Order: sequence, then C-alpha cells, then structure tokens
Amino acid sequence: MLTLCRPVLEVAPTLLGAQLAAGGVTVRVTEVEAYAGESDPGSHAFRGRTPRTEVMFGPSGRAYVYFTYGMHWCLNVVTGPDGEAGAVLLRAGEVLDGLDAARQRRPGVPDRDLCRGPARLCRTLAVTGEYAGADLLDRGSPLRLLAPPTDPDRRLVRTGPRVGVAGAGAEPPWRFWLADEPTVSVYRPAVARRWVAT
DNA sequence: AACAGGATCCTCT
DNA sequence: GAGGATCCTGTTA
Repeated sequence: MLTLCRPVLEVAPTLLGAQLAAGGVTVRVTEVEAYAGESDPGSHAFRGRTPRTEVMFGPSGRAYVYFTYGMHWCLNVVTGPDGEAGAVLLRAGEVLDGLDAARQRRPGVPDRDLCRGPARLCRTLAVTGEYAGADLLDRGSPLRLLAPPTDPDRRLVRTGPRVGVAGAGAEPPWRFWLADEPTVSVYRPAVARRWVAT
C-alpha cells in the first residue's frame, strides 16, 4: 500500500519498484527524485503557488506534469498533506508490459533506454499535460501508480544528488535509485549558471 | 507585451 | 564533450 501523505523524503524511496501504467504501457519505477516545497530552492514550488505549481500544494497522489526545454514533459507524484507542497519526480523505469507500444513510440531506441530519463519515460508512456492533476491512485484513472508487489529491499536502494538541479545542495540526498539497474538515467551535474556582468 | 531561462534529450565531433 | 532544438512559465515593464 502506498502512503503518499508523508514527508517527500520518506515517500520517495518507497516508490522504487512501484508500477506506473499509462498509454498501454506499464513500467517498474527504478529511479526517483524528491522535491520539497517552499523550503527547497530546487523545487518549482519554492516561490509559492502559481497556476502551474498549484497541484503540488494539493492532496497527495495526484500528478504534477510540467513542460520544459520546448519539447519535454516530466511526471511527478504529489506527496505530503493537503496545503503543503511536495513531489517526487519519476526519472526512470523498466518496461514490464506493453513493450510493443513502447517501442512503437520510440523507434530505434534500445529497450533499456525506453524510460531512461524523466522526459523519455513520459514520451514512452505518452504522458503529456493532459494528465496534469490526474489521481494516480484512482482505479480507472488513465494514469495509475500501483504499489510495489513487495517493499523495495533497503539494501538495494542507492542515494545521491539530484540531476541538473543547481538551486539546492547535495544534502540531504534527494535522489534514489535501485542498484544494478541498467535503466537508471545518467547523472549530469547542473549546468553552471552563466555569469551576467552588471 | 516582451523576455530570459529551464527538474532534457539528441546529434555531432 | 559541446551545442542546438523549441515553447511554456513566471517575471518584469
């Protein structure tokens, strides 16, 4: 049973091994990142509520979907109590079911790369802004999150800094992944901010 | 109304 | 390893 209404750093590792189903494809989540709310400079919710981030302040279990770099969608699971922002970015997964549909959406891509990265995962599952706000725990939702068959083995959980996030430091470790998983995305440090002379 | 930047990915070298 | 694609979002004027 998934309990999402808790602090995001507690919830994040419990999502490893969970199953995400959308667009006729089911994946096993292998990598996630936690984003706290207004206290977290790396979070979109850092500067408070906006139309885009509103869902993050709502009840847990809903989908926060955002668009970036002109062509990419990324999917988060909202966590924490109503009124408090928090979300877990789903960064990578292993396709368990619907492999034909997945391959069809990503021609020429090796199976291990189908969901290796947050935007790739969304593309393979055909997740877009239309899913924003969807209740991930509701049966009948087009976008569903199912608890792991068994709780993830703590010994297999690895932690590290978030990918591409400059705003927050490396502590606490916000990123969680499963050891020895070839589908885990490649680490990239945040790009150095261009210095603007004044 | 205009602008700068981005929780990325792909291609090319 | 470097650079471009491409457009939504929040901020500023």
